[in-house]
Amino acid sequence: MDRYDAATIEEKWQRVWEDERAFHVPNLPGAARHFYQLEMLPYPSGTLHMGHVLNYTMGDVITHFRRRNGSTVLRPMGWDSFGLPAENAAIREGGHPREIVETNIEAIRIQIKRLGWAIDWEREVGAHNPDFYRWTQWLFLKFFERGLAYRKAAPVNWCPNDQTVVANEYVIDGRCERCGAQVESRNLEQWFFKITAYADELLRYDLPPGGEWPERTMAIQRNWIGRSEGAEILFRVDELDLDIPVFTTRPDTLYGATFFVLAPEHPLVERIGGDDVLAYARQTAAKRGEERAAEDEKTGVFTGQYATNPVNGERLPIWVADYVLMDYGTGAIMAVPAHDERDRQFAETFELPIVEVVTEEGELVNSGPFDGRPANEAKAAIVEMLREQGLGAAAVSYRLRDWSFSRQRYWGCPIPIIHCEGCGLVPVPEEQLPVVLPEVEDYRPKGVPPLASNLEWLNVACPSCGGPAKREADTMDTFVDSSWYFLRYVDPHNDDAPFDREAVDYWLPVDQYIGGIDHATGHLLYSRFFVKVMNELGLLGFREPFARLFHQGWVQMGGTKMSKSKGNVLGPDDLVADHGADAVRLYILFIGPADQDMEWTDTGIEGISRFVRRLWRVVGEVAGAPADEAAGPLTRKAHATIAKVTDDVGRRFSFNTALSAVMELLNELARDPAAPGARFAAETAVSLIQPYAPHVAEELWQALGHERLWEQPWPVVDQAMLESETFELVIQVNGKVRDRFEVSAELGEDELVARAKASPKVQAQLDGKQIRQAIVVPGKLVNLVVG
RNA sequence: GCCGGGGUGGCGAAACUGGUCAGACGCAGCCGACUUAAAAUCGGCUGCCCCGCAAGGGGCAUGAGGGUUCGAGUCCCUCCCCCGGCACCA
Repeated sequence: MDRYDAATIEEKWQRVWEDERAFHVPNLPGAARHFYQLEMLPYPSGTLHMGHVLNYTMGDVITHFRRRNGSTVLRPMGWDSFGLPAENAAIREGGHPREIVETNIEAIRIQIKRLGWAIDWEREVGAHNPDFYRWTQWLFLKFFERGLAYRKAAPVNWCPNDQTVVANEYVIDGRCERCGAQVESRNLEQWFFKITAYADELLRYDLPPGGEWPERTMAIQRNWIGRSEGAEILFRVDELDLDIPVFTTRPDTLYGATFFVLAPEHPLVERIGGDDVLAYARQTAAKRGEERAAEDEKTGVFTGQYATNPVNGERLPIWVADYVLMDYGTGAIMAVPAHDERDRQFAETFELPIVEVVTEEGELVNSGPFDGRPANEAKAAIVEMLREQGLGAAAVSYRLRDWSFSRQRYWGCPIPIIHCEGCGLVPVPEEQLPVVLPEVEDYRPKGVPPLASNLEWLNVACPSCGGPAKREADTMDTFVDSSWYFLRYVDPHNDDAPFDREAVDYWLPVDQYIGGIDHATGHLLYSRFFVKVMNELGLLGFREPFARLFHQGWVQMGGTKMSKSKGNVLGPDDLVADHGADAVRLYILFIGPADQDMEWTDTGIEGISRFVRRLWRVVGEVAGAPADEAAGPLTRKAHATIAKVTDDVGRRFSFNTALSAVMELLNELARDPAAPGARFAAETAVSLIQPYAPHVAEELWQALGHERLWEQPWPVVDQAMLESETFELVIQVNGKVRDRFEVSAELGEDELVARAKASPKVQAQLDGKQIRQAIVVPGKLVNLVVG
């Protein structure tokens, strides 16, 4: 055979697959078994790096594996092309975001095709295309009708660099996830999705049979949602004829409340406090949350007013203090310094009384009729007592906030709303969709929405009264686009609806989703929320978008995560040119377990290149020899490898060990390429490596006299070949291996023990001692217990 | 502090339900073959310590310490360290 030439082989087969539309599937194929394989779509803000290569190669292996195991596989690709990453890239490079994005898409498409991934290109979608965002707008209107998209003034995160609001989910350690600038808190009127209404729903995972999410992802979402059970209790301020509600998780400590605290932002501060209190509250409220938390000493002022403890009538002084937050619970607390660390600190600073009400044994004291009762039991009893008096009730509080999704930026999906002075917020009529993103003179961020600068676009007649009105000029967060893109893939050219329900119910939930864990509290939560709402709208028949989820690890270089700022971002282009796409694909999956961070090394890929050339040479040699049908040890090894690879790829997602197994098979074949069973071993190695290295596999398959490996059924294990007539019996004495030898698989337990005892090495160990017990593990070992 | 995930050779890692002297496969390293030479390729060695000229033999090793078991990297308890999420959240 000729020398191995990756570029020629790879180009040849890529052309065949493209000409044949090899990986295209119909919307409703009517196949008995089908599989939706999806990886998170890329932002076209640059080109692909090795993290993408890992992600999509993994998806590719699963795609080929499932196809060859008899499933019709949907495996699409698209572009998360709206939003800040693309827009910022455009600002950096100069030019219109659309041009930059489309140039990048073209470059990425070339990279993808060069890597030979099995994608149905007829389903390509891009968030910035009007025929996609028309339906993003349509979905927004459905949410709006249901009150699930609404406007309110609220403290939101403002990124001073990107000049826009940023969602809580994408503020990391107080910084904008996109640009790293410290975000500010601003009270602005913004659009929100009412994701909090689904907090409990989102804590449940209604996965279909076989569905599974990583524990750590569910834990992150759980922490983010932050559900706590407790009670809401009313505290009366007689002098002002007020009842102030308080949320607590510890109603059992109610008798230990010695003071009462309002958050500085609490609306009642104005009514309760004097000028000095108001001044303190204003000053404190102006500080950012983190700044406030970072201060060691708690600060506060007494208002001069008292609230009544509903269980014992005690008058509790009302304070305003920085450690109570307005945006959790009710913004007011009962302070129990004996049983709350923060309240204790505050009480010590301001010399307020501390009353213990729960003993170390967990029994109530100083608690009137509840003395002596276990705390967890008293919790319910006290809430019940308050409920009867109309002074409290069981309540649940969440950490999750509504999703703010309006952005004061250009490059996003326009929000199809018209502001009319008379009619208020008027939806753009469905038949007028899409509201096309208008051209503007200058799209750079200035803190006011750039769309507002195009007056011709902005000023419209109100669809309701016909009077003068203005369009909404904010655009949508790009995470709105990615909350439903996986549904559009199923029916991407539909002009009458976002998708056909039958097609969506056929393919979804996505069988296998692959992407970074960094989206655990963002995209992955938003998508679940969207699907639940769409289910209630009757648009689809399931409650969870993704049945199985897998997070790839980070590809690192020099011990650190690749990032643009560190200048260690490695792309596939040079590597593909030097080693071929197959070698790059093989190596990225061979470095280590795919869900673990991995260190890229140049010597590593050279090792894999050696393996590919060795495969080429050895299989070529076998292909050149006359075919033999004889079976031998190689046949047995080949079947063992089929079993191992099938399990590793299909069940365990252990791509590195599956590849090791094929290497072992090749090593054994290389030792004697003329041995009985060599041809079967060669065919098996090629067939099993095909999902990883489809080009060289296809070429070798042809050399072996066959055709169209990508359509061939996955190899089947002959169980009989795995069973052996003999096995190596291990003999242990007190758990330590002392001897081993081949024995017949037919032998009974007594006979195995007898052979063990007869071993001279065992005899030497016995040294006259008694054999007290013999443990036999059939087919494996005998352990003699002596003493 | 609470919640989750981890800790195995020089390196990336195997060992899947407790059972084959723990370390497959690969990288790096060392020795050798082929070659005028190099590359490529092929063969061998490669956890640590001790005894032995050698063949071989013995002991110790999976973050630390206990425990369960005939047998523990794997199960249980305590602790240490690393990574991630939440955090004045009442």
